Amino acid sequence: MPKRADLSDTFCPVGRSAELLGDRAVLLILRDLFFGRRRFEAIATNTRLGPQLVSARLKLLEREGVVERHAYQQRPPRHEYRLTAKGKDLFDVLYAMRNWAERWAYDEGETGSGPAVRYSHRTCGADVGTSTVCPGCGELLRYGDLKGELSAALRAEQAARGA
Amino acid sequence: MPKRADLSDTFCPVGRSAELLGDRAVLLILRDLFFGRRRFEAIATNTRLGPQLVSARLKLLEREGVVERHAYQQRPPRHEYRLTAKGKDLFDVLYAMRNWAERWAYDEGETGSGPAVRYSHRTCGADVGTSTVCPGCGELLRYGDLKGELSAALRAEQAARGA
DNA sequence: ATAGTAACTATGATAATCATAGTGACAAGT
DNA sequence: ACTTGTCACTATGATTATCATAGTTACTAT
Repeated sequence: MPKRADLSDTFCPVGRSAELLGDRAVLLILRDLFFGRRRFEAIATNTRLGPQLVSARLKLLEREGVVERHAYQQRPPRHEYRLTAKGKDLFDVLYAMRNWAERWAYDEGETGSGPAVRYSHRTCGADVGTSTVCPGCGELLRYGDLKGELSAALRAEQAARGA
Repeated sequence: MPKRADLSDTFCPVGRSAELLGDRAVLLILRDLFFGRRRFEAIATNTRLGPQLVSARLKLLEREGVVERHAYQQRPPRHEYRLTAKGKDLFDVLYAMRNWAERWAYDEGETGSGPAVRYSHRTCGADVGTSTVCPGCGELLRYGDLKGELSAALRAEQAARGA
């Protein structure tokens, strides 16, 4: 980013969030982390972001307490990135972004018949559509409650990236 | 932005949202629009973004169908910007960002005793805290349901910017 | 010895942002 | 009539982030 205004000291909560989330790379990395991609290369490949951007943003996310580095082997040293509680609590934001896009960002029939990613509620099995609350059981949807099924179009796209 | 990867054709819904929302200026402008600031100068002053950035982003938001320009007088020509239905539907995203920041982005006692912005549910009067669903009546919170009360610290900050 | 994998760092071209100043159209005050 | 003020921008130049590509380090596997 260019020499940008610092928002971390504003008292506006949206401003504070925007300081971290108002960045494409951060959002894409968070998305991948929520989808279970924990390794540097997997994230870099799927997001197409370039290693130095991924590196810089993971450092930032670590500094902000949103992700943690965990070594998963010693020799050679390898580690993975995991969402912390503060990171997992961003679920609502990412899920709201997903819902909005499913409602507004696709042309008619672009992803076949259904949504780009179909989510069902683990506890009751209902298709959640683009709701915040489960249409089947009325429960508020939270991190871990959903099982996603990618559309054929999205699966093909990820495969083409080697992800 | 620098020559950045285009995400508008990805099939991932978070990617599509990130194309628009992964930008600090866009988020700040949307926040101001949700708060009822509709005029160019008011937005530029409050966000401190600089007129060419505000101009560029409002054009983008208009192109994306998120805001509409309305003339509010003819001579001299003056207009204001309003959220469309597609724009208002971003409420969940901004509100989730607000909730996350209220929970994680402030130091102890930084805003006095309460949150940076206290919201209460118009229909039942309950303080909604940082919930998605009203803790008083159990209703899902939507655009227009909330009445916000800025903390003294945030009011002072906005006044200092001349907003 | 060579190839492969994971997690990066380095480099240079390109492009977006910031701060500052300026423009055009008009309204109000002196 | 002239200056000042407001609103909604546009223009300019310096700064800085991003992108693509290549290279590095430290191992493992064949």
